[in-house]
Amino acid sequence: MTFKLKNTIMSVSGHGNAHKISQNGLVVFIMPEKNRITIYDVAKKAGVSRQTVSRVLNNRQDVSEDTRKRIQDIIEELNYHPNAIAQSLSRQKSCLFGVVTAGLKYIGPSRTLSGITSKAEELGYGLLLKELAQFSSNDVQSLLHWFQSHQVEGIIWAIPEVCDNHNWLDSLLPGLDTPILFLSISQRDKVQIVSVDNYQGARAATQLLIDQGKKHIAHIAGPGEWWEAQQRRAGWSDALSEEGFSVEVEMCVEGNWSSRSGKAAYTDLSEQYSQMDAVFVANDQMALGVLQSTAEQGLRIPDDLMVIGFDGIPESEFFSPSLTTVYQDQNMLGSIAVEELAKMVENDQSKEGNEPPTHIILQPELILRQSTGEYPGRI
Amino acid sequence: MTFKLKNTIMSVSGHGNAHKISQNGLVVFIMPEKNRITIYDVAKKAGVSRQTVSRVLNNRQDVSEDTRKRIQDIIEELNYHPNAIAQSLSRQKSCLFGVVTAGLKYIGPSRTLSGITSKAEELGYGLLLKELAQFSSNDVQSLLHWFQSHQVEGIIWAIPEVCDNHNWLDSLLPGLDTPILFLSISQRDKVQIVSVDNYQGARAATQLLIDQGKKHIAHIAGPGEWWEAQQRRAGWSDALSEEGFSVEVEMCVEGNWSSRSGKAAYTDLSEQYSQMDAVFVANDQMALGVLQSTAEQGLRIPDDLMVIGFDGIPESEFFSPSLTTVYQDQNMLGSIAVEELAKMVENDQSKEGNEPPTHIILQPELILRQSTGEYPGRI
DNA sequence: TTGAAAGCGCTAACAA
DNA sequence: TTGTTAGCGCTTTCAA
Repeated sequence: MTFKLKNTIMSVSGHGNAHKISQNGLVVFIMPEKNRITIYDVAKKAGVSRQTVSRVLNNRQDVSEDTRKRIQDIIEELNYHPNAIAQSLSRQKSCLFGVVTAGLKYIGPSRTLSGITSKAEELGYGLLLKELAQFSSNDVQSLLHWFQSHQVEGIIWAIPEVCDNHNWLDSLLPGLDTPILFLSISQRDKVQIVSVDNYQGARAATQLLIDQGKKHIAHIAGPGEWWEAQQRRAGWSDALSEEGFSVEVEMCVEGNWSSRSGKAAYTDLSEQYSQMDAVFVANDQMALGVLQSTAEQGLRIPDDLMVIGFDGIPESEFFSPSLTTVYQDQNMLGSIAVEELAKMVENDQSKEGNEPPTHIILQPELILRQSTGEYPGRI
Repeated sequence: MTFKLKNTIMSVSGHGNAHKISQNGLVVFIMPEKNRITIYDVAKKAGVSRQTVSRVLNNRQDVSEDTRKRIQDIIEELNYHPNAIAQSLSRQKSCLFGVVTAGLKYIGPSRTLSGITSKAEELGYGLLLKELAQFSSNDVQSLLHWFQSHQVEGIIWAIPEVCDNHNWLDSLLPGLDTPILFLSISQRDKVQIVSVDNYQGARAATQLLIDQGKKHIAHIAGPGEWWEAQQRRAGWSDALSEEGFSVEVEMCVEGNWSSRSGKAAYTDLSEQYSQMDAVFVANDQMALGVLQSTAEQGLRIPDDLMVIGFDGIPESEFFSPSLTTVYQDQNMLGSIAVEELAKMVENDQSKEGNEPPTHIILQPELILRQSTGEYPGRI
């Protein structure tokens, strides 16, 4: 039962989305495009004003129990659900966070995202997600504008620091009135950061190899442009130096985080640093490449070579041999990020004495397995 | 320079968010909470009406070049960006898709999500993301309502079919007026689905083992409640039967997708099915567990035991030995899902002869590596 | 080519 | 306790 009169339909009532009247006075009923019930429909059916319905929706106390009950029943009956878009516009508040990530196909970023989603759910925030195709975006500005135009209450920038891909911070941040929090980037003033202590993790790993009596400890690093890779390399280097070992260029080769690059890096190392008796690898995937290579050569691990990875992916326990690694809780990273951002939002609203930004640094944990000896466990 | 007069502030102009006047006539300036520029500010500054600005924003042709240029300059100057929330409300169109996922900490779901984000970006859709804590939600209804209230134009339900966690489809789908598309679930009427051919993938893997001359081909299955696990198991079972092998219960053990469970399953198998000379494992992680176990036992692969995995995670190439596996392109899965959903949305708007739902099935690809012999490559 | 008026669905402020 | 009015920031008629 749908009528259509070309160009002669005129709205007669601002609401009640099923009634229309044609210009010549003929009343026509048009079925609503989408039968979305509005607050007006509820009000009409209950014989009250939209305000009263709104009060019920928002659990206000200034509604008589009778009315409340009646309206609630009608809401139920009509299966009415308030339009969140309209609420956002009216309340000037969206209950949405924006999240920028990259490299979701890798295990790290997706674990972090998982921590973000669960904590956001817990705190009642929805999530608007953007994934960058590369780690550095050529158009940060329009991304920020997109989030702002969608009225997000806060932004989590979950992009690792690579080269100068965070340099926009200096120019763009001052003009940004939306709270924003960064993951896994280097210390900066006036910026809220949550990160993992890559440096200490790397130091602990290297120290373990030293303590195990190894004298020629190599490093397979992540890409030199990555801040996290730099930190891990520095941890390795400093631990060696402080124990009186000299650190030479041939003791370190860079990979690109992939197993293939790890394998290639190991091949290079075994040529250029043949005394090597241990290697600290900047992530577990690359360490897997090392293990494949040593298996092919028939090297015994840990006797001929000790290996330590970084990240603590679940699979590392089932490598052959099982891999000692520096575990970082990336899920927790995301979870804490949301908590902190929520605090920032609240602080921002009660405009008094804005708390200074903090830098939260999570400590990773060394997991001992076969690739460094016979004493599995955690330090 | 912020003044506050308790309860005496009254708005005098509907817009221009910095000017207010107190009831006693005293003019007071209040700094805007957030200095969001509105279309009104642009219009005022340009000396035109808001509509004209709106026309420029929407690239309408009925604006004189002069006016357009002037307004564009002012937009630039004021750094104005339209409020997407207000646009959504007014246009009754959000350009947003809702995505439901689960198990983001696993590599599969996050690869799919990555495919979704990139295609959505390409097609101009934003993404509202929800991750379920478990694979079956106790409250699908309110999740759908949440998406609807946020006016998403379509929904991607990227949750694997486990037990009867999609049974709500029958009761809830008829009342849902938002296009929705499902990933990786079994064939159903009136439902748009994109999935991978797990059955054929498993058949191909099993057939390869048969072709290699293996006579005792076991299976480590995924959890029996998972549809995908059932399909892979059926493919294994059917391939064997059709080649004249009998399929006995002791030839198959279930795991829970984790490496640990894979290792345990392999232990069980080697006890209860000692003739076993090959095993098809339902995912690569579990296969990794098998490889660790065989390494510990000193079994030679592929001579003593051939192993095939499923998924084709990047690491599988660097297992020891490298793992033959059934590769499924989960990124593509997500990407196609978005494409299809976008089509559904367009079809839905031009309300004529709604296309019937289709079921798109992607074919996986067998990748040959050391764990099944000496001939690496792809089939 | 432009502007006025009404409306998207809701809430806040006020009056009754 | 309830209703009225005016907004949130934008778009869509329609009239000028």
